Amino acid sequence: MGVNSLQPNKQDTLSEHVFEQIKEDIITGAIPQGCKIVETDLAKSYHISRGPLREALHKLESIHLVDRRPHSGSRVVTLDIVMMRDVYQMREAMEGFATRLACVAMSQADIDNLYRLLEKHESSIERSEGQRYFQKEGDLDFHYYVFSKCQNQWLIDYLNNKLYQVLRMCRHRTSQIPFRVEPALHDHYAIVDAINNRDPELAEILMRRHISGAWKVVEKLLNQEENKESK
Amino acid sequence: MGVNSLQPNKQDTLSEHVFEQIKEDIITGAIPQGCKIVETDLAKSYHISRGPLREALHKLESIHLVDRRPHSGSRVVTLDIVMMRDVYQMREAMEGFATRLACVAMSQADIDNLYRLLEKHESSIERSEGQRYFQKEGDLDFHYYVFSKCQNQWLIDYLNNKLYQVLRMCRHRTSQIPFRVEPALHDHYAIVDAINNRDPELAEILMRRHISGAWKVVEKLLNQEENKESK
DNA sequence: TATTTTATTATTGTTGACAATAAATTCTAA
DNA sequence: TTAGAATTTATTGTCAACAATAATAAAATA
Repeated sequence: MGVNSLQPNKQDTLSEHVFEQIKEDIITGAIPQGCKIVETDLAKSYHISRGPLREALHKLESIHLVDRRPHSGSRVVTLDIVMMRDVYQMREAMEGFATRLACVAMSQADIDNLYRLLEKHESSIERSEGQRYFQKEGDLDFHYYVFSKCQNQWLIDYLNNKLYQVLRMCRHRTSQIPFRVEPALHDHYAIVDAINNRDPELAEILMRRHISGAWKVVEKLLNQEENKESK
Repeated sequence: MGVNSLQPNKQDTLSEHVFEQIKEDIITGAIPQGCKIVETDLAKSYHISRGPLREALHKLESIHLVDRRPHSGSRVVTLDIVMMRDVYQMREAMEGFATRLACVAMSQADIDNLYRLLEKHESSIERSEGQRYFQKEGDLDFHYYVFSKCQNQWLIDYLNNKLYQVLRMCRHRTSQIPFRVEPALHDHYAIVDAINNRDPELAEILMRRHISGAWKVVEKLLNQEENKESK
């Protein structure tokens, strides 16, 4: 089960398709941050007319990937430290709450699946086969699995389609940070244990700490970067 | 200070303008829930062409006020009990967290303002001048003021532009429920006290309870309605 | 020379026509 | 008469031209 199994990926219409495409290009950095977007040019480069492109841009705006100002134009968003803090805070609040809900809603089979998922991660670490990329994917798999069981469609939608898209972008920006797998795995086990004990409060708190801990690591690096630049 | 002071209300472009207009028409019920939307007709009735209308519809979709399916069309959303539960849960999580953040970020002057706001509400209740409508507006004023101080732009944006719009729609649907002002005011004082004591954890918990309490009242009424219909 | 004003250009906002798809209707066969 | 196929109609998706606005360059004045 891949990490993107939650996205139905309709792409039925041209506008949808190009939206997905531009989204990926922004997240991966193919279109750099802060880049000015000229509708005519972009439409040409994706081989569509401006109509669908504008619709795609509107959707991209709604997930905070581009800024648009009327009559003036749009540019790709710039991930400064404030914005990333905002995102991680949102994630802490929303995913914490989702974990609380999931803890109540999950079936025993779901919980068993979670344990199996973690065991798989564990063994892949031991075999040290997982390079950083796959380790991060594994991390995402865990988080997706948990919040997808919260039974709140709004929450799932927000985490899946907005927060995690920007989060992927953050990870591209901070890919230099070595991803510490073992501590993450330890956190994950603690969270699943709390869920297994049907302790929603604890599950929420542990998820929150797990995320705010991740933020502290990122924040430290960003601050170092900033100092380097300013001196 | 009115309740809508947070919305800049640009409306510079035609699409923006008609978006605001349709939004209000949906929220107030002028366009009924579940109503099928035909782009041609709607464009005619708002005296614009389909281009800007489609952009407005996309924006309305992004705040969950209309559902659209490719090639098939769009309809106004229907507020069933599940959706309203989702919204109140979201609100509980996000506004609780916003209160926690605001508790740290607020200046003493902000807190004083909050107390003054509550006193104003209190005196307007004593003079029993406030009819239900104004009491609810007062309630909104309080909530807006608190979360607007959380210093997280994502959080403010989501609460202000998405959740509270749908919430206004919920209130239209449940306007029959007598709004109990005194208990609400009591809750509000407790929350501000916690903020004044710089106790973020408590402030968050109290805000959460305040909101989940409101939901329980609404839920009860909705269930009664449902039973009435089914028998 | 610096600065404001005016003209030019580039870019976005809007429109109506056309193409592609889905919904509704009619027709045909059992 | 009814179920399914074929046809028509209605509606959405897409495009390219036009209008309005903002950004830029040129000209004129102090």
